[in-house]
Amino acid sequence: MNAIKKTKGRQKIEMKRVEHEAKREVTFSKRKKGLFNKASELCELCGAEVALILFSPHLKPFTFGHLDANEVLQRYLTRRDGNSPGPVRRNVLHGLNGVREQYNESLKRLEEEEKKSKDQKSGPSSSGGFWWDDQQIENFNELDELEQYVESMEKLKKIVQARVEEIDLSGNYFANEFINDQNLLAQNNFSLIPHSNDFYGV
Amino acid sequence: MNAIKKTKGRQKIEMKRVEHEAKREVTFSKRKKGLFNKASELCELCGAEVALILFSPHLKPFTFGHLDANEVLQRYLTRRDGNSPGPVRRNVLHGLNGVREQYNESLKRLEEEEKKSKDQKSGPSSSGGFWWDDQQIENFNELDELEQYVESMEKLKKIVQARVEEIDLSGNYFANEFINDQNLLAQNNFSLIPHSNDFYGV
DNA sequence: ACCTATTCATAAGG
DNA sequence: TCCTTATGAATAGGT
Repeated sequence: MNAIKKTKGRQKIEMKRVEHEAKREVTFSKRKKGLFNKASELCELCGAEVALILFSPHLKPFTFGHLDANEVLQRYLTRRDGNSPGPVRRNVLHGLNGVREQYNESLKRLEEEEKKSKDQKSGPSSSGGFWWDDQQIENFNELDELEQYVESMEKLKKIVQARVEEIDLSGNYFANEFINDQNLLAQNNFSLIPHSNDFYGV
Repeated sequence: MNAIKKTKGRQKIEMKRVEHEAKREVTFSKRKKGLFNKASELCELCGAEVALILFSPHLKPFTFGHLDANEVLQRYLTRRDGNSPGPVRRNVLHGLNGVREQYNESLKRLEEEEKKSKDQKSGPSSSGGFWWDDQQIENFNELDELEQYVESMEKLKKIVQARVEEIDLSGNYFANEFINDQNLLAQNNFSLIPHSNDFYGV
């Protein structure tokens, strides 16, 4: 029988910075994929929620997020026992809607830019409750790092607001005050236009 | 030879919510550990940076963070070419210091509470550039969810500020404006007292 | 991007 | 939660 091995298989590596540039890039993308996958599995198996920002060695931000604001809104509207939301809750809704609109608008912009540069490969496909939107990150070289960074913060903020509302639903009486802060925060600090597209979500 | 197998080894599982409660808890903590480990390896191997918030099924927040504000300050002070920071940078420093003090204060408070309830097991130990502080999360049942949540946001904010300053160092001219926003944000929105201790960092 | 051999993560059970 | 074991899954190196 033939004992020739086609590859050496996975090799043990030292846990220190990979010095060779190209190798490091490869490792980064492989492990980024693995990390995001682990995160999504944790969500799915345990009902956990994850917010994750990852900055590549070249400062490119990637985010993984659980719970789209839309879905939280849905929950909010269905779980309430028929009464209209109180004033504070109304504010929360308003705040969330603003973020949502802003997000949709930027998504639209994004799609236009994508069409200009490449043909759509797979679009945001929803399967099993997840939606993925991880293609052609390289197209955004004309956007500067900071803009991408701000954008990832915008997404994280959205996740965070969703989370706050979730806690509010659980009846915690401190929540209202905090939500007001969150609204202020959303209105004053995330007005820059989001742009890039590396976002995973449930 | 004895062919009796002591265990069935790892079994393939379906990727859906684990219904049995205790089992789900076990899966969560195992996989949380795995996820954090993957995140730290990615940092170490590729020089990437990660900010991660994880909410357990019971809404308990866990965070993983890269770059302690202190370290960023260090970098800031050493990388500058001898000149004193400009006015904006001074503001940034001030903002960071505020957060830092707040964090230290809460850490001290935390330690006191820990002493009251349990004997210190391992404390924050620094090995290989990482510090871990993941023990006895269960002690915080008297703190309500929201407070813990706010605290995780506080930590994330710290990471974010560090990131902003990093970008500032790279000479991006948009950075200053954004940093002002960040300061406003830090001053107005994260005044609640952080408390819990499940924080990983580099 | 794909392939394979190997290391690593982890499900089940105690 | 911690330990063990056997197996599933992630991935380093090569193409």
